[in-house]
Amino acid sequence: MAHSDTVDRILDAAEELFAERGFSETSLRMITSKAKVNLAAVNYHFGSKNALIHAVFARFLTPFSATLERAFDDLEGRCGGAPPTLNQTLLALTESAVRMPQRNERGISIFMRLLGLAYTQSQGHLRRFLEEEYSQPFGRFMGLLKEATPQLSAVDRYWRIQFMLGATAFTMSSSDALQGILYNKLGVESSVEEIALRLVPFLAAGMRAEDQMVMPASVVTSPAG
Amino acid sequence: MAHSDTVDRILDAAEELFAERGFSETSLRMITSKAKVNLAAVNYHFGSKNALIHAVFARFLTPFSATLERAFDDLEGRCGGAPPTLNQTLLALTESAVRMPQRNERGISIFMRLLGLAYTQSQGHLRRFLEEEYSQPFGRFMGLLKEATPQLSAVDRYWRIQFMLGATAFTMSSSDALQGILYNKLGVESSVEEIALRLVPFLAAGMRAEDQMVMPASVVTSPAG
DNA sequence: TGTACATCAGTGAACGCGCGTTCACTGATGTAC
DNA sequence: TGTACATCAGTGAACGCGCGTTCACTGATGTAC
Repeated sequence: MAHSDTVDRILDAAEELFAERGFSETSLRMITSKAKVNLAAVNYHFGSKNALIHAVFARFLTPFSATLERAFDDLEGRCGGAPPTLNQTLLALTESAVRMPQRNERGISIFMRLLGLAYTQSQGHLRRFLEEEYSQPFGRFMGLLKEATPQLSAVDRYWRIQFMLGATAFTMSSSDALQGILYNKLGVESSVEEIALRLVPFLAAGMRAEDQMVMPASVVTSPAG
Repeated sequence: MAHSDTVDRILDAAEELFAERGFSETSLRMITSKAKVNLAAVNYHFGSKNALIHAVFARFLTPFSATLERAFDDLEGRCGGAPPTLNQTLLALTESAVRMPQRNERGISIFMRLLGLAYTQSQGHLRRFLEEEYSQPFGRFMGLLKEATPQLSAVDRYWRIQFMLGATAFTMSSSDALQGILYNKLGVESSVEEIALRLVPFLAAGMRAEDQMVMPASVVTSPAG
């Protein structure tokens, strides 16, 4: 898979179309006609549609995970041995995402949307690919979260991390649509950067919530099974 | 579309397969063979695959929205004029979902998963259908949220509601997988009811977060475009 | 009570279509001697 | 410098397949007279 103009044009077109429509709703014919490239070129350069999906993710995730590792190194250096706080950890992640060098002004929105799709549309092969390739920075982020929330039980922490991932993945993967709705309703313009920074206090507060669950008797005593 | 055994069998099979695999990854041949029914029966009874998707949603959303309206009536009655609190509002929603009479023990998980898919896979026709049919209870829920969070600006409230919906839709739509991962990691069994009740304090704390956004200068001054 | 007709759930087979993939081929460039 | 061969990006056309949908048909039940 040596680099040629054709390879980049295919990756650019695929990235945009996947972000707009999802993976299975985007055909190779759409991609190659947008890229102004022969239909057979995808299989020639990448081997299969699934391999093209992996290549699209690798192109932005590989530099992103390097940026993120550096941000975590930097944060741990600044904290000098003490564990970084929850807000610091979340901000390091957010800033890394927002500051990633982008190919164009829509880059960050596409990047976020693809991450969201990876989580919600994951088709087995993609989940496996991402786990194999990027478990290192992901595991490090999880470790930092654990150190930043020592008051939580492992089970509480697990579920709250899922809630955080969900809020982020969902909002970011629909960010264009949600910005449009907000503009129609309130006439307010917004940016992906702004959404990302609004997420941080929301997520941090959720992680720190002290409320005990109120378990209504009806729920405890009447499981459906 | 008069009711016959065939109609119910198709709806049961479609509901389960949609929840497992999503809409476009589930073919009519899968549905009709699982339902032990002729392929042409779907188009005979429902008219099209899209109309079948609508019927699957209507079958559980119509009774759910009735239950929800009653729960809100009840809550407003108990509060006697004062606006219900955020926790009360979220609990009314959660309890309505959890207490919905289910066809079988997996019912609630399927119900949640379909709601999550409706949000994340929405294909235009489904979004339009849901907006037309169920805007009333949805709008009422939004109104209650507004009264319960008078301290938030309209823009803050808008984004935080999206974060809540995202955390809920995402977690619920992957609840089976997430419960499995938790069991493998920590040996802990869990239920959809429990997840739903863990969500409430997380979301309520996020909605109430007072932190101001920390806008790093680098982000404010270096938009990509 | 008997006959003719209408209605309707359900069926088997085929339709056309778009899909990812494959294959034989071209033409430009590089390399060996 | 010239010739023969190898490599490789790219192409045009076709492949087989599974998809949603359609259509002519069956057979049971209900209704009118």
